Amino acid sequence: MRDEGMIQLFRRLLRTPDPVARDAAAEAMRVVARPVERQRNQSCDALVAAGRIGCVLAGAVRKYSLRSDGHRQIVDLLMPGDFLGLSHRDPCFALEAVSNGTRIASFRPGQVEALAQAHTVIANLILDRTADAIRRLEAHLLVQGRTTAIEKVGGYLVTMCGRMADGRNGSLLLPISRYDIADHLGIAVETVSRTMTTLTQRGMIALPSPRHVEIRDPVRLAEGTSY
Amino acid sequence: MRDEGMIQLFRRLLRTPDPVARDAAAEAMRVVARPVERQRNQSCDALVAAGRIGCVLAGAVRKYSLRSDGHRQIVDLLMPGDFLGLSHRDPCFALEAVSNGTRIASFRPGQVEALAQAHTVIANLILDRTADAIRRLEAHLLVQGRTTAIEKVGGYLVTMCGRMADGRNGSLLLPISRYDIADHLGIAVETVSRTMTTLTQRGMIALPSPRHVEIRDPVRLAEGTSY
DNA sequence: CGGGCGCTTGATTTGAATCAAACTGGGTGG
DNA sequence: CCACCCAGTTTGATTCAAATCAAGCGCCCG
Repeated sequence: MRDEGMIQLFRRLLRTPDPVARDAAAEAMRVVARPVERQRNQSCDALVAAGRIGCVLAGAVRKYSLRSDGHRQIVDLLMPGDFLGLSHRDPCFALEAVSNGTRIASFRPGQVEALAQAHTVIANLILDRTADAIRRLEAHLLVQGRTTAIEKVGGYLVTMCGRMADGRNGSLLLPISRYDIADHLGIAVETVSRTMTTLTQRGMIALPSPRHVEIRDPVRLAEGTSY
Repeated sequence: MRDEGMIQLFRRLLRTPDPVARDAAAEAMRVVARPVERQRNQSCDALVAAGRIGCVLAGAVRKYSLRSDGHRQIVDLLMPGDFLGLSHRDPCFALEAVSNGTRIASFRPGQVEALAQAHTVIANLILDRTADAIRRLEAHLLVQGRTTAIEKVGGYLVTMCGRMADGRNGSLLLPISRYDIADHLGIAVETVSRTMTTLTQRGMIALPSPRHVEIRDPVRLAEGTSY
């Protein structure tokens, strides 16, 4: 069952006009991938420290750094399909599962390189996913670079909406807490909470429950996020 | 003369224990690379729009986005050795030479891929440079995520110092204006200027001239940038 | 039932944006 | 050659928004 989910994800990620090559590559990845599971707030550092490469299958993983003053700065949020360990030359970031049941397909050191050697589609996959990480970070810089909290949180919600599978219709269940959002945007938790309230009052979003966000006015919400 | 600089840069970027393979790869790159030059504020968009890939040889290139409100957000600063066009699937960013005499080695579409096919070192180079871009963006997020302007500007100067060739001894000539720094950090120009003054008064830096920065106290300066 | 965590709201303070203006140096044209 | 201009930089005064400090609420879990 679980492996089924894995191979379907791999098939979706492998972009090629040739479905036969794609399925063969997906199968090759599945065979060598070791699925691991992490619970809420559990570290994934060991995996990367061992030189392994991982692909998030379910749940989410946060990549962050702790400062001397105790503040936590989240630099990236890895969701299903995102890879971890591709850019880790220096081990300055910590990785942690965001929610229970976070599942990761783990590859031994060198294994991904070997797969890339054997399958052109997989080599392209790696390039795709790193380019995607760059786009994600750039988009986040655009959001974080805004001046007001309204713009930051608004832009963030729109981005999350685009990344979540269930977000297509403008309704999404946030996988992360207010604290995570605050640490990702570099603002205070209270500000995040207040801003969400303001956005609700202005009719730009609706909040059936704290984690359940409905995007009412994506245009005004994304204003300033225009890239 | 100029081509000499190019091949030396390529040799430096190509990391391999085998100097023969390295030099052969560098030569292969030089042969197909078309050197182009851009003047201050001149666009480099056309290059990337044509599907070409570029490698900055001299000067610097800023990657930015213009918002609806007219604000400019710089997301990255490309310096010698950095590539442009590697992550451009969607054309949402503009590229511009920062200074006169900015030189770029330009490769035709598909050419880099062909080189990577022929030389393993070049394939690794591409992976290296994209991973480097990720680290750069993550490091910048860490700086921009700080709360106070002192921490942001301080961290920024330390980062720039590390990236500039002349910065090793703690003295550097900023390639960019206060406006650029402001738009890169998402703060106001006046704040950047004021902060530089404050840092000088506190003895953390010295400013022989507006662009000439001497790092006096890198530890305190980088405080909070600790990753 | 208690405790803790996540979320929200309120009051106060601080720091950065904004508005305004002066200064510098390099470059241009009279 | 000098006057002027302009972009970049700096400083000052004011305003406004977010950090901080403080506290209450709802909820899940032990």
